[in-house]
Amino acid sequence: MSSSLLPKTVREQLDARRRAFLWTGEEKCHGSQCLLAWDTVCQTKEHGGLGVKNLEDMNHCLLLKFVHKLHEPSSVPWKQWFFSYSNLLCSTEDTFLHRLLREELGRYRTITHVLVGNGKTTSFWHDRWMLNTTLADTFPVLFSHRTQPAISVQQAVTRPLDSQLQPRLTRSAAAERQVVIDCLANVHLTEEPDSHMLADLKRSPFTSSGAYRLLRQNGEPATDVASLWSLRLPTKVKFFGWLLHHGRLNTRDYLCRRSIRPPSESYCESCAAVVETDEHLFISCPKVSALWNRLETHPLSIDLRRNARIFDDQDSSPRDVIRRTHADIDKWSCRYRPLSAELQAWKTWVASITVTSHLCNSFTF
DNA sequence: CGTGTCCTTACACTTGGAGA
DNA sequence: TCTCCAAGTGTAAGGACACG
Repeated sequence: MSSSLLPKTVREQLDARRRAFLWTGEEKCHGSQCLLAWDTVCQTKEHGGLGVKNLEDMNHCLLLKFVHKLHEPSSVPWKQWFFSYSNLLCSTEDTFLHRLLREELGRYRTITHVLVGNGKTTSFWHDRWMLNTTLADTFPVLFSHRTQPAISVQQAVTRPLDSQLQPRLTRSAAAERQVVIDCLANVHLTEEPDSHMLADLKRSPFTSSGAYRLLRQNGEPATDVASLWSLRLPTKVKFFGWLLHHGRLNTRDYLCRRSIRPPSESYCESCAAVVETDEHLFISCPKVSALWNRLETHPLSIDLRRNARIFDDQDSSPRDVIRRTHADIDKWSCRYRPLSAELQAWKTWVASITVTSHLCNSFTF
């Protein structure tokens, strides 16, 4: 993946294997077994996904390292060979490196910002160097009047701007030209090479992982689900919460909406004529909320008991739920040793409730 | 209904043979 | 050695379909 772009069919076959492993643990899985679309799974955790790497984007980011190395000041032999008969900003040769550069340069420019030194490796029109956008995007009318397809900042600054434009400009192009000339008056080149940094807030050095992060940043982060992953809970519980956030737990309401169960079976086991939604199952159902308030146990235990009731026809008393929670605390205490004191206190409290609470005898799940 | 799989079709590219 | 052509191969897109 760091040397060539994988064919789409290969990527799809790899994704099919990864998808099947996630949802079934098998080599193949059916669409109906996938609770959430793979695109959503591949979103970052900040954007509501699982943070599984998108192979195509990762492939591009690894290849972008080649493009970045071409922009770096070093004299490795393959770069000397490349520059011996080619221009970084305008290559027409048909070798692997040239094709790679042509295909990836646009993507590279969208995620980098240039700290201009001598201006030699910075595209005047297409790199982001003076503003947060490219000059081609900011001054589209003037850009349409350029005479050379690709010039560096060094070429643009050391020569009159008019020599790189068509002789007759429209009124709006002339206005844009004046703004650009005013901006260029403040540009001073140095002897230092240009620095191509990632276009994030920190202007951090280019890395494949940083490039991937920028490429996958689509829209506003979903702060509610993102905070789920920072909780100190077993991954299994966080995964459960993630499914709950996306409304993909197999509640009766959800199964009914997908026509897996008839509408007559969409009601709560305990509450007559109330549809069993996520919200009802974990919050508003009187029996669940009573247990939830008294016990402060986690919804996964409740859901496991409920599934056992519905799918395996096994009844569970609140005492069973509490016992289950008690056992979970033991499992978690190994994983979270720094919190062992707090977990031990919780375990003691849960045990006391098992003995004393009248709640345990008041109903069954 | 939402999801992934499978099949078909069209297109581009590669390979190998024939002939000039 | 070069050009042309046919067959084979790979790729991508779209739609029908299966499944729970």
